[in-house]
Amino acid sequence: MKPKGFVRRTKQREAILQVLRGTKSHPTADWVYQEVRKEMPHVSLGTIYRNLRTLSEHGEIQELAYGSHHSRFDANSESHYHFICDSCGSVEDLDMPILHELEAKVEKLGNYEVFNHRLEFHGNCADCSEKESVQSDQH
Amino acid sequence: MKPKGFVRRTKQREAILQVLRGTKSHPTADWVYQEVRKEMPHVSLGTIYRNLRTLSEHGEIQELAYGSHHSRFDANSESHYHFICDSCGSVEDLDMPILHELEAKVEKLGNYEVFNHRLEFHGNCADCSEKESVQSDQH
DNA sequence: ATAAATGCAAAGCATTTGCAACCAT
DNA sequence: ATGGTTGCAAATGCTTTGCATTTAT
Repeated sequence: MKPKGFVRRTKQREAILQVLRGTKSHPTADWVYQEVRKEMPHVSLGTIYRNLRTLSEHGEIQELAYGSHHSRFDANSESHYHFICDSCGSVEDLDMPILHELEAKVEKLGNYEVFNHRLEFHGNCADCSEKESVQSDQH
Repeated sequence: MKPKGFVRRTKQREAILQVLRGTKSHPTADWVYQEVRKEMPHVSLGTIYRNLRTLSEHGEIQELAYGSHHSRFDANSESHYHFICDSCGSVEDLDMPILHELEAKVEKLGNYEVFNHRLEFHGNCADCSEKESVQSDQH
């Protein structure tokens, strides 16, 4: 029996992977689209998006989410770290010291001027990890 | 002479700040909108967005950008950190070890299950910091 | 043969913006 | 009086999706 959610090897998907592997520039979906289009003029942007999603869900590539499609706002403007629950989406402040020394370390890695950094932890919050353990009890 | 970009104190802006200061939940713009609307039914969503931006530009609040309004993709699916140039938007991989021990630290802070973390550094890349120093030479 | 993947175009949705009226300074 | 700010509505821009068709297995 074939596994459900089997992933086919299509020329569009191969082309996308090849474009991505051929650059160090962490491109946007649209840039990938333009590149793939050079070899495959009829490829559609929808296909690019669908494949980028599939590939990152399968751990073959990594998505770096930027921008602000659903920003959240924090009245505490002091620098601090956050915990994000991947299950329910809640965001909590973390009471831990800022690792200023990391910025100096990064500046030594290259010719960077580092102004600040963002550190956030992902996982399950107290509520959600409790719910999951209850669910597995019910088996 | 009044400073350019002077920020007025309007009742809309005050209401937004008050809503934000009255919660620990890191709300979305729309949640803020719904809350402010309870006291000020004619406030517009545009005003909420404009003020949230102004306030965070002035360092009174903090914006936490989530989602994927312009995602970037990385063929390197191994966990690694990034440097983002705030001036030109370029993204570079950083060659530094993953700080796994931080996740254990966070788990001790509360009842969290931490699966992974995201750490990125912001500043000026080599090119952009060079351009800026050239500009200031021209004064 | 079958279900995954595609191209195309339309829809979704958070966010931004143009503009005339308004109001804090 | 001045120009920052507002409400309203239309627009923007990245991303997603419905559907008929194609294609990898």
